[in-house]
Amino acid sequence: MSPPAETSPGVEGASPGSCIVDQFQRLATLDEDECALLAALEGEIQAFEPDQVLQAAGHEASHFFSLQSGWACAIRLLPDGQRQVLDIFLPNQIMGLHELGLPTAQSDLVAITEVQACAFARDALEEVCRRSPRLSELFFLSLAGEQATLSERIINIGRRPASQRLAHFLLEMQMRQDPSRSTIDLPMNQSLIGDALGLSAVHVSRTLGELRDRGWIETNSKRMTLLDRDALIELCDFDPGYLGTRNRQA
Amino acid sequence: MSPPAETSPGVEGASPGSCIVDQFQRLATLDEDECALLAALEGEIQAFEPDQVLQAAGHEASHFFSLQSGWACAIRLLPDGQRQVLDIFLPNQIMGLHELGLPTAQSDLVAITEVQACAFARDALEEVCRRSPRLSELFFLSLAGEQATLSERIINIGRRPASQRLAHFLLEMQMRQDPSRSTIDLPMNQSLIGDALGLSAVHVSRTLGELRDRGWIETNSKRMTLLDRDALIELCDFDPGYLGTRNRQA
DNA sequence: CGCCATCTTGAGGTCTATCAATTTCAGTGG
DNA sequence: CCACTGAAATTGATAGACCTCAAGATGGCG
Repeated sequence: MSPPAETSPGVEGASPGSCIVDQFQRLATLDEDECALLAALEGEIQAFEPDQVLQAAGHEASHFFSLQSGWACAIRLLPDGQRQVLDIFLPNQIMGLHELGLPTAQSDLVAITEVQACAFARDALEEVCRRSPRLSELFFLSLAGEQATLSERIINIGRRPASQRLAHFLLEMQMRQDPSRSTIDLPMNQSLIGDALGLSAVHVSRTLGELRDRGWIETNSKRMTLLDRDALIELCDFDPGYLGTRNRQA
Repeated sequence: MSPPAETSPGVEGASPGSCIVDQFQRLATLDEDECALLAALEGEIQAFEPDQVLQAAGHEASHFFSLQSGWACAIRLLPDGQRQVLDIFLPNQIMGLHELGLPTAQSDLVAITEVQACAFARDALEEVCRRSPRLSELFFLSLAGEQATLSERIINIGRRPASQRLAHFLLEMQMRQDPSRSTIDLPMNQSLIGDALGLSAVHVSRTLGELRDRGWIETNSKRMTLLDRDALIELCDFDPGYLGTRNRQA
């Protein structure tokens, strides 16, 4: 998507800038040693097609990933065929940390769009903890940030009607992409959005239509424009505080 | 509740055994230095009444807690008066880790029963990371375990009808207390259970009545017996894999 | 014994799911 | 450039789950 970021000029010839370093630079400033340590543990960039599974549920979670480009999600399939999207990952985020503590992964990591990602062996985390207390704290904070998103999703699904759920979801996606732009990428079909919000695809369509009729949003195929952000914020009582450092800073 | 655990005999005269040490001993075996480091950072035991707030939303989360006895929960109040319980904490668990990464806490930590808890300053985490890579990894795993519970709750609320939600909730509580006993403590009124599962108190009453009529559970005031555990498991397709090390081992 | 919180039960209404038919749209090949 | 195609989105009708309001029963506790 974006041209190679110029964060770590010439750290290694192999990779065009380590994406996990980018991610962590948003949380705090890293010194050279820390950048090098992270970059060394990072595997090669792998490419995935839409719907391709990066890591399947049911096995031990042997890796976690840093997402270089594209969107991905953690998703859980229920025996009756229903699905629930647990979390959505945008470029420059770390995925799969939450499964490391369990003997077997509970959810699938699936590419939504075409994806480029770097795999880290589970042991890399241990290695980092041993070599850099600071980085281990940043991993901790990254996980805590993901957890805040999950908590907010619980509130959304548990206590808000469909229109508020959608408004909240769209606002979160805007904040996590670029708070200053009203048009956002949204490479998810309505079925997947429904699986993220605990709604049926049909009801997502109806509710988006309602927001569109009120003139608050405009929908394109893989893109969406928030025409009246204030109205959406008031509708669902949106408070971006939970996003912490997960959004691109304001 | 339980008599003083005899895990670390005579580590300190002051406290009758550090509860955070107990918690971590379940994840891994700690050596003397690690026990001492943890115990040193632990504050004095504080007592709280039911409904008392240990840490309020809106301020910076300056502390996290280890729960020595009693039940507590993380809860979020919505402007329209609705509530959502995000997580429930049982004795020997760590609470509030998830708020440490955010500038302001998003949820209240509230005592459900009478509670004894030890506070840790936020800096204690940093201190631990610096002094013991092993402990910092255990903190990480503790947070990951909490996150797995949250993920399962999202599935529960997002994709399961009320009877399955309740069955799943009761089975989780049983596993987290003592998988070998069919009678469990449940010091929550139906209103609070509803707030944890995204249901109204009235509907909780009806659905519990339904499970009772089928002969699958028996309800007392602050206690509940799972008469037909297999039926409940089949009803909600319960898989305890997500609990990891959070339950008292089988 | 009486009080208050909690639980139960009934009736009616709202929200959301499901099923099914139709339309839109991007992509493909003629 | 246009017809074809399959996925996605829209729309209507119906059914079911759950909520709300409200009244009554239960039960612990002073």
